[in-house]
Amino acid sequence: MTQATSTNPPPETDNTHERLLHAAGEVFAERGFAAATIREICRRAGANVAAVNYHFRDKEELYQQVVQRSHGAATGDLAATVAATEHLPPKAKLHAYIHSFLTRLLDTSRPDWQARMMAHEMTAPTAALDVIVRDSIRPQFDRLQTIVAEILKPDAASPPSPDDLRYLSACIMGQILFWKTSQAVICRMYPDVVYDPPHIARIADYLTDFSYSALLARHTQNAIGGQP
Amino acid sequence: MTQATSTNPPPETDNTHERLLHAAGEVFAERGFAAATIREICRRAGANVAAVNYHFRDKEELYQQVVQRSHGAATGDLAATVAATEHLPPKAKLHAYIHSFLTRLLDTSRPDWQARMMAHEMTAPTAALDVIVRDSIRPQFDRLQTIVAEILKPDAASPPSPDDLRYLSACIMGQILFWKTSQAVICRMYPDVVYDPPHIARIADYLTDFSYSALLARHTQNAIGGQP
DNA sequence: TGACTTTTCAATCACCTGTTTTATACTGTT
DNA sequence: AACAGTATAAAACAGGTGATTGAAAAGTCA
Repeated sequence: MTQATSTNPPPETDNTHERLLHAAGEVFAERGFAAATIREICRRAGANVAAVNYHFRDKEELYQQVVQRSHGAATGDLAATVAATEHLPPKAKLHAYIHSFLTRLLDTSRPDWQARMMAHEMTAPTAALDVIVRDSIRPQFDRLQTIVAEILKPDAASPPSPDDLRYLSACIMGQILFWKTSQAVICRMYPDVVYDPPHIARIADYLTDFSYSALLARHTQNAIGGQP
Repeated sequence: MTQATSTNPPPETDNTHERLLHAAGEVFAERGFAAATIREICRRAGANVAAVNYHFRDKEELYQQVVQRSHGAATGDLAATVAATEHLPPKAKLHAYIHSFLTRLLDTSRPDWQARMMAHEMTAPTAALDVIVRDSIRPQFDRLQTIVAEILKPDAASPPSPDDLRYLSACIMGQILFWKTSQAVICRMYPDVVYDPPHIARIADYLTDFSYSALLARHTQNAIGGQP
């Protein structure tokens, strides 16, 4: 590790516009919009302080563009995953979804602008959040609802209402996001927890079993009856 | 609603120290530590700008004290809930835990310093987070693990390992926190969602059924065998 | 070449930040 | 009455903020 702050191949391009976007992604992710300073962004980008106000109108505009850019990749990921898992049985589809999501969320070897900036957006939403929801979160959540609907499909007797689908999917989504949103707490409560691929896989297995069982129970419960 | 910003009985005490703590709680919750300004805190408290640096050493010290104070209440809530539900059957205990937690998290008529400040701590941890984890989060999570263990108890054949308890409890905790941590997104995706007591109760019902089914499935699965 | 546009840079602006200083009241004690 | 301790207030401080300026530099194309 020769470079501490950079998460990605450092762009040695002579394109200042590009270097600014990259540096801004890092700084905004680390500090949030308010605490990030134009001066630090320009310093990391090796540009003059005035560069941001020249290439982008102001700090706000730069932020918007960084957010939008960091989402193109995620959306592409979703499309690829959907295509690659369409032939799998429902439970495998759910597992693939969870594992892929968790990896994108937790894998420390990836640039995590999106996740960290979204965390900031969550506590202090800006106009960028509307774009994120439309282009990234909603498609992601819709995909999950599709998988849940497919798992519940055999139960033709009592098909899930749209509300059911939403709430059940929310239960699963919550379990996934938990490992990211509560990361700071988890690390303090259980210092032995590390987010390497094997452990991420283990979490994915737990979540899949837990959620799939809960979904299946909707059938057996209706068919057999409750339990003490 | 004559006062828009205040979430609690406005402290008209002549105790400046107290009024500062109250105002600081509001502002830190709204803006986070970095974006909050001493001037706004003092303005809301009706005090001079120098008051913070006189009564507390500096902004940091004020923040620490606000965090620590806002946690006494939460800890008390937990003890009361535990005592009040100790006689209930396991599923009811789980439901009470979830519903109480959700209410404290989402009910907008309550002061929500704790939840909002924790959200800020999550994205930008300070020394205060260690205190929060020790005094509030860990007891809360331990209580959940106790309930989960009780639900799994009948299954003497394959008792849950400590790891199992942790992961299963994490699944439930994630579902609960989701409704708070993703609040900004949920409101944008489903504008009809409102966090009034009836809806909170409905969410609690969903979560309880979902999680209880998943926990029960650990028995039946072991006893009967998997399903297609 | 020379005129033109695009990009970079240092200097500067007005503003806001947390903090300190100084001065002025208001206690309670001796 | 004189004193010490506490609390509040206004003003000022040093530093950092985003944004602007005008000129120099680099690039572009005739």
